[in-house]
Order: sequence, then C-alpha cells, then structure tokens
Amino acid sequence: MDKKNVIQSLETIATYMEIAGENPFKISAYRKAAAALEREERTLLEIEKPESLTGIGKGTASVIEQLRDTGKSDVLDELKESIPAGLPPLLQLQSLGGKKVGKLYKELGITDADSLKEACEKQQIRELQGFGVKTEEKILQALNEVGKRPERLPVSDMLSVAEEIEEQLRTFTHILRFERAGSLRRIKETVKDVDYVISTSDAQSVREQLKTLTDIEEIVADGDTKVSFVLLKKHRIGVDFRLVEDEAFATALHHFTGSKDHHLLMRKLAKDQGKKINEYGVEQDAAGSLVQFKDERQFFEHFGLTYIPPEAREGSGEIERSRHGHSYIQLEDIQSDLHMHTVWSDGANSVKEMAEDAKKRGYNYICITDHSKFLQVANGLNEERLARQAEDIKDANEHVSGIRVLKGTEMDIRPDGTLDFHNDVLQTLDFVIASIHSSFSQSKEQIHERLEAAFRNPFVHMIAHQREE
DNA sequence: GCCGTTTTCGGCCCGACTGTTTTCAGTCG
Repeated sequence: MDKKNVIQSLETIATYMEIAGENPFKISAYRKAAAALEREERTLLEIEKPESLTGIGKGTASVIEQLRDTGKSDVLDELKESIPAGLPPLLQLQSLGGKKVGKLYKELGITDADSLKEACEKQQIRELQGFGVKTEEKILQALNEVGKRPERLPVSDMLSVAEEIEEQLRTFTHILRFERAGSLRRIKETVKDVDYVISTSDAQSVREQLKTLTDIEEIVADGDTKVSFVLLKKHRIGVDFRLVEDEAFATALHHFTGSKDHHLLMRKLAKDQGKKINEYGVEQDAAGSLVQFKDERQFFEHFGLTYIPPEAREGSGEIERSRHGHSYIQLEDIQSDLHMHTVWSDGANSVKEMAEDAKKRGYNYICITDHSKFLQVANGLNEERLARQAEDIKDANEHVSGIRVLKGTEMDIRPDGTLDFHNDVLQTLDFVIASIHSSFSQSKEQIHERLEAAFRNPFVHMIAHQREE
C-alpha cells in the first residue's frame, strides 16, 4: 500500500472516529499522522519506524505499519462495522459535524442521506436536544443541493468572480486596505469560496456597503467583524469578508490565508517561543502585550523566519526551511529560458524577437529549441534547416546586445527509440532537449526504453514533458 | 492518541458566529 493510500485511510479512520464520538484529541492525532506522512519526503517503505516521526506515537504508528504491511487496518475495519457507510458523507453537509451526525445516528437511527431527509421532512430533527427548526431547515436545504455544484471550483472560475467583487470594493468608502485570502490567494488549483480581509476605520459602514454587492443570494453570517454571503453567479459561491483595524491587517491576512496545517505549525512555533498568534496580532506571554506588524514579511521576521509566500503555506515543511534561511525564487531571479520555440517550427515570434523580449525580462541568456524533423505537424527542423537557423541565431547575437542566444533543439524520441538527430549534429548544439510526442499508447516498457535511450545519450541535457500516467 | 524547561498528568491553535440555550456547544476556517 503506498503512502497516498495510507494517508487516505488515516483520514477515513479519523472521520469514522468523529462520528463514533471518540475523544477529539485522539481523532486529531490520526489527522496529524496523515499530515506528518504528507510532509515526509520518503516513501513508506523507507520509513522503518513511523513512530520516529513527530506527531506520531505508538498507537498510530502500529496502524500505519499494519496498513503498510498488509493493506488493512483493524481499527478501520472495526469502525466500519459499527458505523453505516452512509454517515461519513453527511459530514460534507453545511452545519453538520461529527458530533451531530453521531447523535442523529444514535438518537434517530439515521444511517444515510435518504433517512436524514425523511427525518427532516417529518420534522423529527427539531425535537433533539441541541437541534432546532433552523438547523433542520439548513440540513434539508443542503441535502437538496448535493450534486448541484461541485464542492470546489477551478481557481480560474473564482478569479473572475474575485475581479468582479474587487471592482466594487474599490468604489466603497472607509476601506483602507483589502486583499484576497484563503485558498484563492494560495492559488490552489480548486477553490471552495472567496475570502477577503478588509481594514477599515468604520466597520459598520463597510458592513452595510458590502450588502450592496451584486448577485447576493443569501446573507449567511452578519457579525461585527465577519460578513458572509452566497453569491449567485454561474454557481452559488460563498464569499467571506473579515473586517479589522488597519494595525491588525497583516496578522489577519496571514490568519485567513491559511492553510490550516500551516497555522497549526506556526502556532506551535509561537507557543515554543512563549507567544500566541491570533488574527489581531501576536501576544507576548509575559506582559500580555499585543505586537502588530506593518506587513506579513515583518510578521514572519518576528518569529525568526524568512518570508513565506502564500502559495507555499501548506504546512509541508516550509516553516522549517524558512527557519534555516530559505528564500523563494522571485520573478527577477529568473536568468534564462531554455525551452523556446520560434517561427522556425511552431512558435509565433522570430529568434530576434524572442531575444529582445527576454532581454526586457532581465534574462541573461536564452536557448532556442525548435522541434525536430520527426514532428512534421509542428514544422520540425531537419539538419539543413537547423544549420540555417544557426545563422539566424548568430545574427541575433550580433544585433541584440546584453543577452546571449544559445543553439538548441527539442528533439523527438521516435517510436522505435531512436533519436531524431545523429550525435554529430547534436554535438554542434549548446543544449539538447529530448521529448516524446508520439505513440503514447505503447506499453510502459516500450516508453521506458525510449526514455532510456535518451537518458543514455551523452549529448541530451534534459527530457521534457513526459505524459503522466 | 501525543507530548514534555508543564516530563507519566494534564493540556492539546484560536476566535467568530449561529442556534440553541439561558451561559454555551458545535461548526467553521
């Protein structure tokens, strides 16, 4: 059983335990174990003793070992026996957590979505301690919406919604700063809802203005510092706004950018340093005074960390790297592009134009790597045209100053495993990329042999875009 | 279940909001 399946199983165990009403901290240990494995770079077989990982103790380690060695888990089997399979999916419903789902099962014998719906319609839910009319209505509404929209939407869809919202925010008064937060700011591939942090000197006024946003279908929450809507766009889209004073903007932005795992580790680090992080600032234990920050960079510096960009805040080792002074590549750090097509094959610009644009971007050198002759559909170059292109590149080097243009190719690895150019041609080039563009339906072994041929060629520097299985 | 300058017990990240209560539990992010 590979690591991914073990992680999945640990999370399933946690979910079942939640419904069974186990100690929340016991449950979180299994979740922490899944997160620890996720962070771990080694494969499961290379981890001889899972117990040695932080956050994993004896109990969870034995579950992991059993999963690894036999692909089964006694714990999971037992839980599955005691809890109907229809219950865990109910956790996805709005306002239904493990404790409530467990209670519905124990008190009313609810086993799946259908029986839950029936109980709602018979108005039985409202009779339970801790439940009421409103909860019953919410559950019914959530049940009716299942499958109508995907749980998460592609980030590209959300970006256009965000732009519409921001256009309106810019016209509002009393907003000092606003910024996207949540998974949208972390540029996750899929995003559940859109989050904003707004700093203001007049929260009441901003709160009222927010209610004038277009396409509001429902006001989900309307508190002093938090306003949530459902907007009716192509789908129903949740939008959260958090209102803070400007002094708290940086910490609030960090807080609402997440992710959850990143926060758990940040707060642990803070605690180790005798501090406490909340969305308004950092509390120093001794005096209880609140430290606030100009921006997130300063916030990270406060903990002895280098800046961690939103995209890296996943609790997957970034804090540890940052403690050791790791800094992230910025756009201006990029020196070169070694994979470029021009009008010689299927590109849109000439060699000279590519050089000029790269120079504008601050690159020091580039490499022209047009397709080779096998790829007819892309107007691939044969030996004769490759030689003529070399003249073109020489010309670009003479006429565009301050940047060096290298000669390269993106050469096909042909279906029979031979390469599209002979070595005597390849050795005249500065950089050789080898790619498979054809016969993807071959067996794994055949594809492997083709790749190996390229790997073994002393003139090949890089393999490009192999198709993923 | 995990962990330890709080070390074999007692705490575990933190706060807002809602809906249920009548001071708080559950959910959410």
